[in-house]
Amino acid sequence: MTNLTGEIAPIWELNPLWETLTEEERTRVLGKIEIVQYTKNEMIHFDGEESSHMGMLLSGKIRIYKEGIGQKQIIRLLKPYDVFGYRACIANGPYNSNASAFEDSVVYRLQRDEFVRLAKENGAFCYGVMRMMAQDLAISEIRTVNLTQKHIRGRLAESLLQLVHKYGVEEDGQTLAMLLPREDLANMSNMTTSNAIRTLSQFAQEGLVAINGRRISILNEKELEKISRLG
Amino acid sequence: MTNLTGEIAPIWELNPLWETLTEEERTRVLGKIEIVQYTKNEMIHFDGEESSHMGMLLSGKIRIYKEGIGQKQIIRLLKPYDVFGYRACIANGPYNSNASAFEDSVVYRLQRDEFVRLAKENGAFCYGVMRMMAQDLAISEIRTVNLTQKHIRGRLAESLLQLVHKYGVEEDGQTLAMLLPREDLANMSNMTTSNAIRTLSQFAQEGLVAINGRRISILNEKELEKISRLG
DNA sequence: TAAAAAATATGCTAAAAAACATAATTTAAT
DNA sequence: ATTAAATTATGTTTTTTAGCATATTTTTTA
Repeated sequence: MTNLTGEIAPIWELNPLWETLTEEERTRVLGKIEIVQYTKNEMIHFDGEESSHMGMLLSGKIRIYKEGIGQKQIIRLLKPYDVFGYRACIANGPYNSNASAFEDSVVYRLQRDEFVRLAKENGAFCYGVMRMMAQDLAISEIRTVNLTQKHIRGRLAESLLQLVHKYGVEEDGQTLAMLLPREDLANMSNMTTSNAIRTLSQFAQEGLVAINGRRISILNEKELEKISRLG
Repeated sequence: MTNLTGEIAPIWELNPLWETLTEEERTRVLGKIEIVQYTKNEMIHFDGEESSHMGMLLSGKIRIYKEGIGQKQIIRLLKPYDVFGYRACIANGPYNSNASAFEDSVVYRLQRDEFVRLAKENGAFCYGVMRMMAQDLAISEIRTVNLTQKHIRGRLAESLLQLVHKYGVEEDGQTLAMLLPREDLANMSNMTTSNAIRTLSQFAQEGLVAINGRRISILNEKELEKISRLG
């Protein structure tokens, strides 16, 4: 972790979360934000550790995950301008998951007390944070059902589609813009790494995807959606 | 569903959520609350249906669940004074789960617009709702890992312990105060009904619990905790 | 109260997924 | 560039869980 110095970009142009801040709050917050850089695979925060900051990803990619019984469970992946760690700040307690940099990443972070102060003094901001949390809660509950009730193929298909929607595809219109190791794909999909490898191979044999090392191309999105839907 | 008439109890004495309401808001809300009664197994709201009210359970028990692939997934069980449906109201969208009365139940309910108005006009109330949601989100994420990574015995043990903590035990200090059909126990624990029956029998044979029809007594909580912890 | 329906108990079989093993390939480090 | 380490690929075995069948018990309904 390295602290960087420099101009802070106007965050309200990057994520609508900050739009409700008053002029005064904007000035104050800009003065409080720290720029922090993390290198590939560096830990950002730990499950159980008392929350100190909420963060907004500026560049790079981050994984949020929990350690299960011998296996990690990726809860969500972040792309630039996504925020994280805000739930723990609001709960005024520990983080309930780990965060680590998937690749070299730059984060704007804001101390917990500052964030909480905004939520307490600015009703519109508070309401916005709450709506975001309502969204996250809905996603989490849907996710639980997906991960527990779908079979391996359905879970993997769903993860692939999530990656398409989260990070998009390259110019060819089908190659995932996110080069994810099979282990992470497994940790997203609640399966062992070998099963992620095996099942992805099967998808390739069936012509649903094309594999070129870590580069995965989605050839038949419709069929993957069907596999995901039917479990 | 039956609408009842009568006095509304001062809700701020029943759940601290309402403590932050001003005198004016208290009067207004009391005038807006409806008393509704549901009979055993009656549906209260449906997944996907546009949210119209948030509710607070007055008496009885309620299950919140999602329909999975051929199997239900109980997300949480409610006891008196628990609130529900508030997430969908805040998101200003559909409920993302079903709610049904586990036994005859009485609910105080408040229209979505009224609830949202409170959250928008009263910052302290908004902050309280948000903290509750932060709690629910943490629980949901922990739950996902538990349900996906623990084995059957671990999941069942955990559900039993949850029931102890949620509804407590009878005077003998060990019989669950909640008489839950095996099917619901299965739906809480992400397993088939036969596996819930079978595994519970095993626990009985091992002396961890005693079964008397639907009455389940916890004989060795320590060991159940161990089974739950180790998966 | 009797009959029907639902829930529970238990055994057996089939399917799904994990665990293990080993080789090939790719990536990272020296 | 070469070696070492990590990742990916694929096959086999074992464990776990679901699915099905049937008997018994309990609960509900007429």
